[in-house]
Amino acid sequence: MAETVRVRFAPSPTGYLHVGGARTALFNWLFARKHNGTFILRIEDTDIQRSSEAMVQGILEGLHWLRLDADEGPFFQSSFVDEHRAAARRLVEEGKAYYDFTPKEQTDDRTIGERIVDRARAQAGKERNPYRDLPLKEALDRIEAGERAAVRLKVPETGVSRFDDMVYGPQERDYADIEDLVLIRSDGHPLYNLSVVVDDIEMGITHVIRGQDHLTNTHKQVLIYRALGVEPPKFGHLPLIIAPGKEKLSKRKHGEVVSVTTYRDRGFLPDALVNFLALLGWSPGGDQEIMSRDEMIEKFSLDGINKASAVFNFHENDPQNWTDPKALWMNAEYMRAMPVDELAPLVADQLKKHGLWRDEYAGEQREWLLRTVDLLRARYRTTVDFATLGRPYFSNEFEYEEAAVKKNLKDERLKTLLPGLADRLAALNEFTHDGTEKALRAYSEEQGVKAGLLINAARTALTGQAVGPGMFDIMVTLGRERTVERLRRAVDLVGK
RNA sequence: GCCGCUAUAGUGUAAGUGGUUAACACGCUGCCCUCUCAAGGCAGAGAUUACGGGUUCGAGUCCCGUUAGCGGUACCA
Repeated sequence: MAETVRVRFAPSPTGYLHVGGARTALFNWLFARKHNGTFILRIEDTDIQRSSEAMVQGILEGLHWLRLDADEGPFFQSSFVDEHRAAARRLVEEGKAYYDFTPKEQTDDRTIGERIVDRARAQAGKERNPYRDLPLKEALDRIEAGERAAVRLKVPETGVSRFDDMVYGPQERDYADIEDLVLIRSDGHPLYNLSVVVDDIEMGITHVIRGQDHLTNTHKQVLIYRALGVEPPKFGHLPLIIAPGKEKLSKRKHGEVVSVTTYRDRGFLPDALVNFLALLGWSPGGDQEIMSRDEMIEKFSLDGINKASAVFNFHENDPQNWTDPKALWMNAEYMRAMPVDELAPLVADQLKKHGLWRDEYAGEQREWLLRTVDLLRARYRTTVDFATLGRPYFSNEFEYEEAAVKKNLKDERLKTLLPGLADRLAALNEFTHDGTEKALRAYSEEQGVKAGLLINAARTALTGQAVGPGMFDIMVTLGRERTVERLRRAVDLVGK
């Protein structure tokens, strides 16, 4: 029997859950489901200053909303620091790591990036660290005497590091290009590369699937595995998600639009977002793009992962396409395809949020709600649209769009036509789609005007808009009373 | 600076081991439907497969170079 697959998603709570993280989580989740494995969540909270409880909650909520809950965890890396230190101590004792007594570099006003470059330049062609070969006894004495030291890994001076990435293929890196990395800070704080490796070993992780930003550093981690006498897991790196123009995604600049909670709050369906994210960097091969979770699991394979980074094509200054148009399209597609009685509760949430909810919608008017949602959904893209664009259907207080009024209520004859139509409808026996249509067409013929004039005028009179469902569907949806009332009320707007 | 990764229409992706006019989806344009807008149906525009060399009878697919973007290079994660 093959070894059980164990994968993990290991975000650091220094920010909310963003689309990149969500996609990494998704691919891990899919891989676990595909191989009947276990999906583990580990919060990498070792950077205490930058981590926060609120961020942890945010990540948990985001994952839960996407229905990517972990099988095990959440575990917190900070609770394993003793293990991390113990591993480092062992490496020192075995001569695979050493104490570095070089005083910690002082921070200055340069940016981190500048400091890295300057340091790298200065370091070029230099010998390895002078403390590398300090006898252990001597080092221990100095520690004993109260001197502070960081622990560094001894990286071979010559040769090459290799590993086979499940996505990017064979990877090589000269040991000469890898400096002796710090495992434990001089204040005793374990650093990222050590912590992940120790935790992944501890948790029995078999496949590490993460962002490509870790690709070159993986060589360092492989070194740590080997030093610890453990065979490294398989690695698979995912292409990064970048901003339009192949710009890098910046938390500060693109914060809102890459945050998962934004999609929740703006009326996305979790399944639609997941489906969209799955296709960002992965393809099952065929032409099918809309996939259920089960289909996704069935088709998922690391072989189908693309190597080039994917542009997340949002448009910051275009309210119509505030996020990737394909994501919006996909969400609309999901809204149309799903059973109405599953969509309705989500619409209900939005109505409540916008103060448009009425308890009858859950009771005697439940059928009405379902029909109305069904009527509107073909032209909306998010559930929020029901409460904004759909407001006239749920409330008597709504705006008349200026352009719509200009276009459809311009004709002065409407001043008499609208009340006339209202009278006819008020007197109608059966206030049905066909009944209202017949009445309207008969009335327009009598008055010698085109039916279109009345129909379009009525649409704007009834909804304040120039676009929307078929006119007689709107009338039936609003009901006789509201229809008649709004038709009469609209007289004031004619010619405005 | 050094190291690495990547490069197919505006965007996301297809195109088994190199083999006819580079495919699909979104977006865009037009038409049909029609009381409007969507949805749906149909049609179309849009790619000398980043650029330059090479290997080959033949390259988007292999090799080299250039360029660009991104990543890493930290006592961050």
